[in-house]
Amino acid sequence: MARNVEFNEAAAIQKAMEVFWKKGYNATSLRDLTDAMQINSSSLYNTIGDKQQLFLRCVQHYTDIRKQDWDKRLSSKRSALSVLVDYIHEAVNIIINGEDSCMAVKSAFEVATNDERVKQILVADDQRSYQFLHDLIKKAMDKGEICNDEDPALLADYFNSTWTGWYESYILHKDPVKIKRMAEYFIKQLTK
Amino acid sequence: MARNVEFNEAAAIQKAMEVFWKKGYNATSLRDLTDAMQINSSSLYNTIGDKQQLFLRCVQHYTDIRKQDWDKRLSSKRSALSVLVDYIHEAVNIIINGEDSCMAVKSAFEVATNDERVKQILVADDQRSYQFLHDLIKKAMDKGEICNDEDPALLADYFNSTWTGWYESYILHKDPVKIKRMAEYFIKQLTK
DNA sequence: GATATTCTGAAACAAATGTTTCAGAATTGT
DNA sequence: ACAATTCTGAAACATTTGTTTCAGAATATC
Repeated sequence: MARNVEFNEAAAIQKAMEVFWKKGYNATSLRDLTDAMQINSSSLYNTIGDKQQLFLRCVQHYTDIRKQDWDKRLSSKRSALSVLVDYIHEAVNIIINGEDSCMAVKSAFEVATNDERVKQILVADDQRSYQFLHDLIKKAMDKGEICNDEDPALLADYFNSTWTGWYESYILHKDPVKIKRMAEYFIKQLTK
Repeated sequence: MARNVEFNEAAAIQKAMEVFWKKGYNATSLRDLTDAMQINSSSLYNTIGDKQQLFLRCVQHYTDIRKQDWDKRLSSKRSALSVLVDYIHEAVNIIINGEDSCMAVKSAFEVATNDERVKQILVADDQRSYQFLHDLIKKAMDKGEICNDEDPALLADYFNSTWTGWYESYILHKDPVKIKRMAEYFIKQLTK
């Protein structure tokens, strides 16, 4: 009976996510967003909602992408240890070559304390990240690829929280070698 | 020949720091600040400057306090290892009992990427933190309190970046046991 | 093609933002 | 007490903020 939405919502969310990711929630204005999304604010409010709802969608989108990556890696036929080591190396590359820090980390510090719904999305994301590491560590232990004298749950927790500090270090020092050396030590701890 | 400044600048900076610390830079308005500082914006602009300059002073103040703490601990007569272990335990307590995350960490992610002067203050702070850890680790190694088969510079870098992830973890999960277990593992790695 | 419905664009909205103004109060050294 | 100078308070400033309005363009169904 009526007209359809003209703009591509998925593409618009992607664009908005990029802006939020780069500038953070509070430093991003609605003009910044509508400019990047190439839609009018009336369209935004008619479909997605206000700034907060848009941000939720963007954080959700960001964590969805990560989930896909973890799922893909977990379904690999290769050894758990090599999947883990590859993942660590790629995480380092993202830190070193990425334009911005992890959006989940930035959002945790900037908005999660004040916005329960953002926090919930990030908690779910963090649990998936934890589960990913835990699965691989457990599998590698069971197959004797790594030493199993440590609780895999503890190791997963510990390693899961480690990346965050590497992002901070790279913001401050922009020193790729520093990150790489920490990653090597990290892997050495695992494998020894 | 003329009137003196009426308000206590140090106390005002302290108050402003608390607001910035809690809300972050962008979410803090000048009204928030002048309310907390109990001064008029004209006085603020006459003495300290604009919002950015005030923030710089606050971050500087925050890192000054940390420096004092490190200096005090370094001058302790006790063994390097026990100073280090105590410090870790107290860091955990601050994470668990503190009202907010570390202001240096929050600021690194929110503003350091866009404000070079803030970044410089945080870099200096990070270097002091690194030096503190490095000194203790080196001393503990030299006295045979901990195993010395690892480069103290690497360990200091690695441990220095570790706290940040604990803050994020605590924001998301509010789980004191999780942090404590990671800290114990951390200490165990050091001492073994 | 008519019609009913929905979307879009531009403008307008009030409120909040960071900052400035300035008259008058306050305090210093003389 | 004087005079010169500086600080303070309240109000005003122009922008920018997030959000809403609404007339008209667009389209899916009949």
